Amino acid sequence: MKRELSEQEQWRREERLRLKQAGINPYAYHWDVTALASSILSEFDDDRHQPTDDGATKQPFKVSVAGRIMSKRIMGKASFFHLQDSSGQIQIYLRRDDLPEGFYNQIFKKLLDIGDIVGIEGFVFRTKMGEVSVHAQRLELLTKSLRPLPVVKELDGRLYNEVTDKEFRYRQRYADLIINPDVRRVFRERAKMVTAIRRFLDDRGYLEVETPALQPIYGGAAARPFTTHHHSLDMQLFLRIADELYLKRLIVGGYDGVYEIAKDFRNEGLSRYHNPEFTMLELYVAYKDYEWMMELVEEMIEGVAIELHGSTEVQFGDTEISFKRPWKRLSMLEGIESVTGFQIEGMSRDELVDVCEKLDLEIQDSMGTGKLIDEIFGARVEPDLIQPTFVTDYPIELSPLAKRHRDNELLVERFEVICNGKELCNAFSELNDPDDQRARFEDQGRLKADGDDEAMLLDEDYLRALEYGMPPTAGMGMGIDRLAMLMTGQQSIRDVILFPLLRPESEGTDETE
RNA sequence: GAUCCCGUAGCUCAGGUGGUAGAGCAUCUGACUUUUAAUCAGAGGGUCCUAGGUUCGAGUCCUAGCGGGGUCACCA
Repeated sequence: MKRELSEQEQWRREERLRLKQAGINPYAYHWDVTALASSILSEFDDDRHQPTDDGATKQPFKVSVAGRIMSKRIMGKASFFHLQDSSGQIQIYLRRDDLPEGFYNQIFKKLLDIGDIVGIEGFVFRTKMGEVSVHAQRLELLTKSLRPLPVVKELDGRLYNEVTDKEFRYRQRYADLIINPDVRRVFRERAKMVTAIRRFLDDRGYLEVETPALQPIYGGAAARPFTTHHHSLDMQLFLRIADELYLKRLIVGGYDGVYEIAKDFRNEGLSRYHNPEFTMLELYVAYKDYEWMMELVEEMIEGVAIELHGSTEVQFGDTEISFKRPWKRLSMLEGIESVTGFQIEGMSRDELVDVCEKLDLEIQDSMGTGKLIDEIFGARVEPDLIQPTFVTDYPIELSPLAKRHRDNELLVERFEVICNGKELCNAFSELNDPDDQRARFEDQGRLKADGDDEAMLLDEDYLRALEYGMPPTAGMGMGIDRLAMLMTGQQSIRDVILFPLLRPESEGTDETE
């Protein structure tokens, strides 16, 4: 089944044929690049490089560049176009008489288009209009583009015919990246951010490890998993929802600090803040507790902000977020009291239900005291926490893997970092008493039996590991995508994931070639 | 899952109360040897998301569906 080609696509195929007939391979093998657009712009020096009227130069600035033709301005026997490479754009100046006989009129003007990838050799100069450009002495087609590229024009920083169709941008990210420099910036910054985090952790001697993504028992978070099947073992497997239980096995094994930056998979709805596969950093450090972990997290994220922005202050939409240490700390119960006025510590379930009703919150019969407290906090307190804030000391029912609070047995030693009203980080002093852990798993089992499909499974092997003895340990998980949103100023998680999940395209459109 | 908005040329979009489609850019032909949203003259290009329905007649109205976006729910 063939898609019908548009007029422009037919033209481009025709041009490709004519190029072949002229002895030009529309898919060349290589090109030696000696300069990037951005380096040419920064290194050009008018005094040394600019030719005088008679063509002489103190020191010719010869370059060989390669990239995509992004515009074309033909003016008779001379032309200008912009070439885009990985670093940006540079203008190319082309004259008929500088090129082999017939090349300019027959090949360049007729058979090359916006979107084609070419190699250019020439010298750098500044035009009358003041733009640093490459005066081409040789031009070679490297790849013919058969599909017309949306043409985005720009004047004084304003974009014209900008492609705003999100569906186009997400489905054809390759085209989005070509035409939208800001998208390229976002993913560069994301990579830089991850590199900075990795270096921070490596410098402290923590070991980067890899743990299974295919797990016979999923664990480490409360979420619905994706299920799959291994044929030769005839075994049901789950895609991991977290790395936690494997990483803590490694602390049992004797490493002092381990971390993993990996994809987790959760079978949940999609939103600006949720993609079914997302990237998580998890870190576990022996002999430490959650207080210590708070300091590490602030230091790490403050460092990332400085590395990316040269400042602890980061603009996000209309608000400025300050990652400057130390961050505000607020216990969950304090937060609820200060916002709602209710002092809920020690309240029975019925009393909490009463509070929820007074606060006009929707609740379900299945919610226990922990869930009710979480509901109040999530609805009334969390959305207003814009600046990064450590929310500490959660109800024990919500945290089956966290250690009981040293001063209050109804709570656990746990914190979340809330920033811009969203969870960014979750951490605790890790529960390492295998009997307590078993009891917590069993509580989860009861929730599961009552229909909570996010309750955790009992993991016997993990309990076996704890029985060997796990040192006191601080653990932390951080959503890399959400941090990337904050650090790059994106309002949707889809704008920091190169290929976000979308429904398949309907039949008959496009990819059925 | 609920609800609202959107889906017209390769791209961005316009098409009051229904009369089988327009602009700019891109494309094609021509002019132009320092232009830059290049300019000038001419030309071609559309299953108006899909399927039904109402109507003499539907891009426009109705129903259902598909896809995208927003909000809510879900999501420790």
